[in-house]
Amino acid sequence: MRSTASVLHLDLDAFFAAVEQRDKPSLRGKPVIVGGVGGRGVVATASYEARVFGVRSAMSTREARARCPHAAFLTGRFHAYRETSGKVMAVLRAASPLVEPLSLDEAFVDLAQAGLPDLEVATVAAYGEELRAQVAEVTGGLTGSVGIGSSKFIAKVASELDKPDGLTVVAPGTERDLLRPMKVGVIPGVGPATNERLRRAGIHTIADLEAVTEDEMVRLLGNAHGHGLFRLARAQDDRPVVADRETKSVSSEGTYDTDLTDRKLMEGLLARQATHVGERLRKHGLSGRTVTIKVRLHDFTTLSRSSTLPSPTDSGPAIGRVARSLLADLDTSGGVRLLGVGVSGLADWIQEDLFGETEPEEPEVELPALPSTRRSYSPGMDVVHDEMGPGWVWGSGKGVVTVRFETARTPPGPVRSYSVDDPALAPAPVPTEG
DNA sequence: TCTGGGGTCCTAGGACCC
DNA sequence: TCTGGGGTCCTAGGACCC
Repeated sequence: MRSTASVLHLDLDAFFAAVEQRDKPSLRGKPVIVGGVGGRGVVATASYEARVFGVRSAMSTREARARCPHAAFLTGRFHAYRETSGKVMAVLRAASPLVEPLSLDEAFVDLAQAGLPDLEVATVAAYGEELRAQVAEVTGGLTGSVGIGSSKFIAKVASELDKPDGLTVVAPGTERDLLRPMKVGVIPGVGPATNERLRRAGIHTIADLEAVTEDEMVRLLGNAHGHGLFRLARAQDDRPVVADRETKSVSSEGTYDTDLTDRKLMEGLLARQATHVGERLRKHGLSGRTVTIKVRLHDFTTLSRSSTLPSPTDSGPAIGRVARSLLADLDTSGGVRLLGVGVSGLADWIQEDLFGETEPEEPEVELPALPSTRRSYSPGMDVVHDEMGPGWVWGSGKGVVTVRFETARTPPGPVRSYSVDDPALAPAPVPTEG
């Protein structure tokens, strides 16, 4: 925690709905709800006019419709939100080199890097108001709420205190008095599950939390969370504002209005999502080694399966093949409401740049067969060979094996899929490394 | 017909290595 | 033959955020 109120948090008010009202004057002053409009959609943002009726973010659209039937229900226009967000972030970056966006509508700004004459409360407050005015100007009238304090935590809590369209500075030295009467739920990281655990332990306010020993907190909430909350309860927070945080994963998922039961359809959907993930990886110059699928069953139980490849990929077809082989291990006979694919373990180098070749898009063909000497192959572990020479097994599923003809030390070659009875492909011993 | 989509971080167990 | 600790990587699941 700093000795000055030099961390600023900006939160744009009802951002998606505000952009819609800005761009369509007939929506101004009326309840606007942005989110999924399908049978299983949820509310992303409700305008303040809709919040009067009890509509909240994350509520099902069905319930929102029941509470506020006369609202305008809109699906998101993310291009417009991204563009507007970009203008806001540009204003912030012009104010300080150290800006940490948290999402399209939120960011931290380090005022210690802003070149202000001093960091007195009156000075930072005036600067915050100036930023709010600039945000309104570049966005065509959008409002934002600003909190300023001696840490990220305090700035974030402060931005909630005068919302919408307000500004709060928490004077250094007054943080703990401010926090004590507040509910534990205001602490970022205290969600429904943690709240319930604390409630059962008789802990409701931050003052209650302050009375708990560190050992007890760790016993209650685990190592990381326990130590973290122990400190936050005392307003101890020295997390720096970090610009340019690195992407850790890229994913695509979808919830379907009716549960899926057809495996071929599921495989096709996974392939489409994999293509989308591959496009986004390439757009950002990323590739990753771990492919994960996510499957939510009809009863909302959520499963994930992952496979880590010997070398990173940004190829949609390759991601899709691994995804489909992972799906093969799961029993989906009861119906699937959500399917998703993600890639993590990202490297920021691009295979194509290193090796000068793009993997050719392969047509979907009948799978040739793999010799029947084995029933299963381990991705990343087993090596087989066909006329191309040796190749790593990339994915293996029910009767299907995907082979990429490369090793950790050689450039990527083509990827091929075989069924387990193919005489064209024979298992080979794993070469000794080094 | 309760319960999105994009992420981040943490935990816990097993494999494997020294 | 038995015991053992530490570190890293991988997998699966869960909590949380906007």
